[in-house]
Amino acid sequence: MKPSLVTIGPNGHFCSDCAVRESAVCSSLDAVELREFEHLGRRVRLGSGETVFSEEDISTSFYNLLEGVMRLYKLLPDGRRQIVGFALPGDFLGMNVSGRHNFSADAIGAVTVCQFAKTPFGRFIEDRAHLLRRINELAIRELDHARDHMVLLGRRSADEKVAAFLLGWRERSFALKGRSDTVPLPMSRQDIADYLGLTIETVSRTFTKLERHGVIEIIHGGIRLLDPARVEALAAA
Amino acid sequence: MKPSLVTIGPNGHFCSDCAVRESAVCSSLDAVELREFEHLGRRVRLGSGETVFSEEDISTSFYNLLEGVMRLYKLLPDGRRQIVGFALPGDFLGMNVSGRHNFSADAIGAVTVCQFAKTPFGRFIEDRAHLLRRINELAIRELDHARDHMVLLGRRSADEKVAAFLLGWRERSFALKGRSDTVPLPMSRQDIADYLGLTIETVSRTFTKLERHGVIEIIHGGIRLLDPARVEALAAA
DNA sequence: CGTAAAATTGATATTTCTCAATGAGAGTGG
DNA sequence: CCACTCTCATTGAGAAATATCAATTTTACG
Repeated sequence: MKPSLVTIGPNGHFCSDCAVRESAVCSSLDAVELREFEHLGRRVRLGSGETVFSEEDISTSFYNLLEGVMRLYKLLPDGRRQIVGFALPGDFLGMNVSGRHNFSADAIGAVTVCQFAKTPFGRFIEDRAHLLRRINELAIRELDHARDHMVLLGRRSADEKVAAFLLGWRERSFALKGRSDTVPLPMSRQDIADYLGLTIETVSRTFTKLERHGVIEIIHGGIRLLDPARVEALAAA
Repeated sequence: MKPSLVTIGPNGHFCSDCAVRESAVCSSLDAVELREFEHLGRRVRLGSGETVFSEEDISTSFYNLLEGVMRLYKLLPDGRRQIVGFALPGDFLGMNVSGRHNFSADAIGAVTVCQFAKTPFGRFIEDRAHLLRRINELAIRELDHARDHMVLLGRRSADEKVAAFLLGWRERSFALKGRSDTVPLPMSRQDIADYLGLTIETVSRTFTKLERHGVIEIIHGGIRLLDPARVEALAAA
């Protein structure tokens, strides 16, 4: 069949083929809605390190992450950085109340996002309470995560932070690549440090220490959990 | 006029008289809706230190804080505590995705809440998208705040934390008691410490230091900002 | 008043950071 | 294919910030 004969989405993509169809905000839409929704989004590819949006920018779009990993962060005036989260496929970005983004987001490695202009998206959502509920659910899930992370930042030691991070990241990776004791770490040590409220040196030393104790093995592009139970004990729940 | 002659709400209260009518989740309701809504909530008073709900409890209600201050916190198994926020009148509590509360909440001083059973509240919301939007807005606002707090916890020094806390709390107090350089602090030093990821001793020492430098004055039940500009400079934006 | 809880202060310990050097891996051009 | 360079990661030594432990002092409350 010639491609030209097929009805195609505005960017040559079908939502129905989308990798995150079932997990993203779109999971609340039925087949009919999806066909209309399809026309609202456009796929955008970004290279490693590219910025999708910056804190304080006027926010004109929502984004659905389709592929890759993004870091979400805030900067202090003197350059100190706090990574407030990593986004994975299925995550929905761009919600805010002020009309401005409250954090910056950039690509870690190659990334594909589905971009929606705010106005048409807002119109689409208007009379679709189930979609609004879905968005609300995602926001509340984020909020949960944010609170967990506050506990980590405010009350855990460096060892606990690193252990909890490895377990948490492994958990999230499961959803993408399936259960495994090998944890891929696409982000840099500096990113990890800025996520955990530590310095890069402390993260590095903690990894080395865990490896010396036979708890993990540092491999190219990630780590392997040799003794997951020990890591869990270290994370202090 | 005899009280018995007046039509009264289910608990002898009118939403229309409610102190948080304009700021709370209810601000999205019109007069007609409010009369129906009135029957869903019941006012509950709590004494100092009483717990409204605990982390991991099955959540059966939503709460609208009417009067007083609450601390919202999470505990680690060994007892370390992180306060994830303070709730003030108008705040809406109890949203979650898991059906269980993800943090504990207790009263700091006397508190009045408006309690809504989840099921009827959920039914009421069902065909009222504006209320759902309002709830979503509150969740996103919370999320913003949570991210700001992550920056504080992960990347700020003790001095900066304390200064930022005083300014932030002053800002929130404005909404209740009007603009002033006197900042009431209804919570204990321990609460402040657990909110900022510090120890009580560090908080106390930082207050004392600020006072010695003539930046604040420690008064009964709060502090006075003698040099707000200095405090802002210390908070590092 | 007297007692308990909360807050402050001091002395010391510990953790994590900072600064500096070295090492390893990826990409580049000769 | 190999030096070269650049970035990122690791390691070490010492400094700084904050925690811990212990003792008062102050405040709240019956």
